[in-house]
Amino acid sequence: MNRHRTTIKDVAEAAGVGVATVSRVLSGGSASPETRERVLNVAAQLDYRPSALGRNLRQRRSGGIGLLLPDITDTFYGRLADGVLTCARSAGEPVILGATGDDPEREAELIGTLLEQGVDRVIAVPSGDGDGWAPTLRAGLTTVFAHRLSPGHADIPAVLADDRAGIRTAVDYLTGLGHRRIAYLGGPGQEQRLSFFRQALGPLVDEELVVVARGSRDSAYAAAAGLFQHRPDLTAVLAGGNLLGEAAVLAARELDLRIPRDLSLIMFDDVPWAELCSPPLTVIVQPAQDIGYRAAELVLRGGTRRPRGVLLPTELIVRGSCAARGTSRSPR
Amino acid sequence: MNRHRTTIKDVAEAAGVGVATVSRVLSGGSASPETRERVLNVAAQLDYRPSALGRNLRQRRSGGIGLLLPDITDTFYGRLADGVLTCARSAGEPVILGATGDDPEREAELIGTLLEQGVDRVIAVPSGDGDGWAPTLRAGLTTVFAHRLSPGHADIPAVLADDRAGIRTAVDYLTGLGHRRIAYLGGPGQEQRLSFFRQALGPLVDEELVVVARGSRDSAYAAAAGLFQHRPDLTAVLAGGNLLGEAAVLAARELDLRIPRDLSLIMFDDVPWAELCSPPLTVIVQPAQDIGYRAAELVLRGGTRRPRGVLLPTELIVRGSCAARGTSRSPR
DNA sequence: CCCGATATTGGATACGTTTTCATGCATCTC
DNA sequence: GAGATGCATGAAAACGTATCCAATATCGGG
Repeated sequence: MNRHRTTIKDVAEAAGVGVATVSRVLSGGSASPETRERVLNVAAQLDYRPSALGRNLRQRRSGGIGLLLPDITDTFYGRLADGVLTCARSAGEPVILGATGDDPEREAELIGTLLEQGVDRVIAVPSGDGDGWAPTLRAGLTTVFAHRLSPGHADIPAVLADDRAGIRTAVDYLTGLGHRRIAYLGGPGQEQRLSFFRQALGPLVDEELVVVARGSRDSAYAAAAGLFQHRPDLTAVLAGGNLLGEAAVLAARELDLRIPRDLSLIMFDDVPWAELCSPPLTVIVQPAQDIGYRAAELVLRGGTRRPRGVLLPTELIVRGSCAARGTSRSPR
Repeated sequence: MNRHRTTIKDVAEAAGVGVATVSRVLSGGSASPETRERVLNVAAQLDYRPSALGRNLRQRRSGGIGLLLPDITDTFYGRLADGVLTCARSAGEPVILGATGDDPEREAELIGTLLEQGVDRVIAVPSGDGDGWAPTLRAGLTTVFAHRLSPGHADIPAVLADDRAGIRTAVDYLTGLGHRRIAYLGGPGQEQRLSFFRQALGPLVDEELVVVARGSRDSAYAAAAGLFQHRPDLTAVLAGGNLLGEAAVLAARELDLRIPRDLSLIMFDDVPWAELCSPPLTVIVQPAQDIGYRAAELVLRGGTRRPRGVLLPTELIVRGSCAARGTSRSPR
């Protein structure tokens, strides 16, 4: 028995050529048709697979692309990851996954691991205020942001959903239904969205109705419950993510607020259960999978600095969680 | 400016020692206290990070652990992945993620990529009948199965939820409520569960009420709808996964079957929306995250062949999706 | 005080690949 | 026909690390 992965040297020997020639043939370099065929045959027969280890060391970079997400448990990020995987697979590139928990420190740590591994391409949903990214970029790795962009780094290509339009149509829809006191329930890293919200709401904006939770479910629930208790006069809420939406539904139920009679709800991100909920939730669809796929495309193209980013359309799907305000809220 | 990652050689030079010594110090070998400190200082000052590329090539294996899941979009697998990530992070090991789509061919392809990368440790939810795993194991990589085991490979350690007990309590609960015609709605790779189901049901088993869907949502829905239409006499259904449960709820709603009045439903796997559903779903909890974490532990320990596997407890959470059968089903 | 044992150290090698460079050969140009 | 040009090819040099091995220094016992 042979405890020995077949190497390029074996192939060269068996084919009666030099290793350089084998390497060239296998990576599409120039070679005479006859030698090419011979090498290819021998390689196939020996079931030779070039070792990424050797190649990586030589080129001082491991192939593969790093994927940094706040929370792989969140279906939105799950779908985003799926998009990345799909694209990466078609390029034969492995994907290294890391969960940042929206914590810049953990994010930095993960980036460190990636660099150590020689990964030089990264797709990330940046957490924190983005200070941590400066050294990373200086280290020379191709970065694409997804879903969010980092305040300080407008120069990095980003793939985003058109939140501005999404929020605008959602807010218009709600005001059209007569709502005036509309709350926004946000998560970490949504400064962008907050400003869009304020912008869309115009003079109606009430800063007390804009709350942000940290990443966890508990935090989201606490924020929602606190909001509903503190301001019983609000009539509609826009939840900036499926976790927040979930929390809002839960909190509303707990406080005996009926949706949509007492409270209208629009949630960012269409998830399967939005339809199963009662009432079915009106949502702003974000093309999570596409975001991931496009980001992967961008990061794979890499070299060309051209594409400053991509903006993907959002869509409002009206289901049953919003009602006209005429139906007055039941007194406590 | 210096376009040059600092290498072990730089450190050695700056510390006035040989590279071998630096390597030893950094990997915990023996060295005199004074040199150790000096090297450590210099390394810290130069911000030296050993390149995984060089190390990997030298040891002919890349660190890192491969994670092969059917579908990262499925929250269950999302949570499982989260468990793996948590454990891997504490060990400083990167995780390479691949989505098999429950397709043995894609699975084999992904394994190929992993081998090429020098990955020698893999956690997988095996798809297909497991034939594809024979060559993989011969290639000498440490494998741990999670969530399912592969029919042909009882020798590979596996981390499983105690499906047998879970199904038994669920079935007992349903029969206790008076149900006699109980269906099982399964997904791919659930032969094990099917036999547990038959076993738990005993003489009541009706093969026509046992259907399996492929992995996709559409397939799940089709299977559920087909089952409900074809056998309107069934009174309870056990869904073998949250995707199947979702499909069951959807199909029931579409066919105007009220849960739980017309149809009792128990779903495998507790997901956040189970509580938001109306009625809230009675579920069998599987510790998805733990499964991942334990699997990672096992694969990291690696060498010791000792642990044949782990069986984690399941739990029945009773909510509102099951009713006693006395309430006769409304005539069509 | 000397010898053997032990601890510490650095030089050299190998890991498998890509890429540079020089060589040989054939074809082309004037 | 001689020089120039191009192509296919293989030898060799990296890439950054871990480890083998020999050499040196330190120590204890006799």
